[in-house]
Amino acid sequence: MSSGRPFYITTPIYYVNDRPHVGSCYTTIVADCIARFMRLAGRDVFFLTGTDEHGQKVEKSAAEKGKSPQELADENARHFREAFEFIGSTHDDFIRTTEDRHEKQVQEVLKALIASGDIYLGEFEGWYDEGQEEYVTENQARERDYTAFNGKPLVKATEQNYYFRLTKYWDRVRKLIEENETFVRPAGKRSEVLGRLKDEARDVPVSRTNFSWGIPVPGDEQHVTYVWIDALMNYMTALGKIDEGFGGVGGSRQKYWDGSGEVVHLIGKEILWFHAVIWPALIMALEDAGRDDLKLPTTVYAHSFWIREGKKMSKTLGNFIDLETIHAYCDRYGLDAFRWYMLTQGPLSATDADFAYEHFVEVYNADLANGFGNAHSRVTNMIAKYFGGEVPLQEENADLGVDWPATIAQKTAEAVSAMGAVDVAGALKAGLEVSNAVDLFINETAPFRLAKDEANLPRVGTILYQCAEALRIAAVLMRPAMPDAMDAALERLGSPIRDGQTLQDLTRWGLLRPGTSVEKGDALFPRADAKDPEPSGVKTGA
RNA sequence: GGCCCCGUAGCUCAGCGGUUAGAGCAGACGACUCAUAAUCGUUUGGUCCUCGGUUCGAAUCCGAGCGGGGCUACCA
Repeated sequence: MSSGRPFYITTPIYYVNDRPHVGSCYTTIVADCIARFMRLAGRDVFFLTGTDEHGQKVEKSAAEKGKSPQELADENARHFREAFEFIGSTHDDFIRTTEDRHEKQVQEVLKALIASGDIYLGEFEGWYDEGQEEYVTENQARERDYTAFNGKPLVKATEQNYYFRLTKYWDRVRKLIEENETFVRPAGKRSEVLGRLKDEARDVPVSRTNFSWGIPVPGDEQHVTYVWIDALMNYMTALGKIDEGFGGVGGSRQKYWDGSGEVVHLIGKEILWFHAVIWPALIMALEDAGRDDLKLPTTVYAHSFWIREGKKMSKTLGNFIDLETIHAYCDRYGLDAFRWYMLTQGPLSATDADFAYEHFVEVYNADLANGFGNAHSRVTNMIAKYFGGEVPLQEENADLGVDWPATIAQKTAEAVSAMGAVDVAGALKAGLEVSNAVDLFINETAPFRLAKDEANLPRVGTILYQCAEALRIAAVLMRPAMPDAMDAALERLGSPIRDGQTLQDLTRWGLLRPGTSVEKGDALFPRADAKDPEPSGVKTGA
């Protein structure tokens, strides 16, 4: 479809034992915004999301509900699909770890790594909680004073497990991260990983025998593999990178991860270790096993978490921003405004961000209602009032104090460069600054005053042409965040985006044709009042 | 316990050795009236957590303390 350089962006695959909430929606919205921006910038984008469906927790809760694990997975995978459809995600595929295409390729990986010796059968010893039927980590065990959930002491237990020889790749991974500043981002997270890589290396178990809801280890089927290999491999299996025969897409996706473009994994900080260390080690192990066609990702970007009105979200506080709350916000302010808040105020840095109602209203009013929305409204209104709703002509050589082509070129460059550095808020701010510049320009040139004398109409027309054209471009720059609202804004400016138009085409000053009919319409973002009670979701019970 | 980060205006944060410490939002005042009581301008506001040290000079470097937070790998 696009002939640009490939750009592959992924979200984590979400665990089907949970319901979608702000966390999963946030990551997906960020990935979506980047994907949309890159497509607009002419890149050949592939955007992947999906669900992680294996493991003991799914097996257990399915049993409790009297369902098969697959039924439960199907149900909850549907919830994620629906949630992501709701938030406007434009992912190109949705992979599920229980799909044949995935399982077959994971088994090939297991076979290859067992053959090369990087996966071996070893003995696992750990603290076992007999009541919960699960192992607890050394740290958890210590925190709990070596007592099980039911109060009885934890016991040391051993079992046979397959291990991945992470120790063999430890130094290589450390070198990779040390020498490549942007492999792990943001910088604070990179240091955290490097810090831990100074500790002693250890292999990681990659199979279990105490449950069966997973991918059987070829040749030793009482073992199932889960997490590290199962989940991480989704990024490759969805493209058919391990075996095109099971990828089933006729080789069309190979280019997204062949070294010619970028591969960006967007994740939450809780799974950084696996993505920053185990994942590249696995890829190196596959290389060593003869798969030198496989490449490392370009960047693993770990964002932080949303907190709620200054407090952590937790089950005990019941203060999760769940799907119902998200729906309630979108009902009142629109999906686009919700996305704008997520994207411009979100925890993309190493610190958590606060989701607070008053803050939401503040940002909504400042950026959208009083900002872009009002600027759009005053410009379209004046064009209607003074020029019958048709974009006026510019005078020859009209220098009105703002070098718009230069301003636009600069803001566009800023947006492109920020987005390339995964600074989504920075990229969007560039668009908003264009609309702020229009407000300032109107105040300084005062077309409404000039319009009182008909002799000034050519000048008024020139001013309003420049305003409308700048707003058109601002809308283009903000569209990856707010597709529907910006499409509406562009529609009213008589300038809808046509298929195939790229950022380069669309940000060219002068594209707007005089004579184009312009429509004011209702407020794009009606002003919000913080005195209204916070939108809250009614639980649907389903 | 170990490793690491942060504490700067009411709020969110930038500045990380050198002129009178900045931005956005909120507040106050003024201008304007095309616009969603919107916009534009001016402006109020800070012992830069505390104490001690290094330095001609520290928010910025070092030490101690107080306060907050992260990571600690076999949980998906």
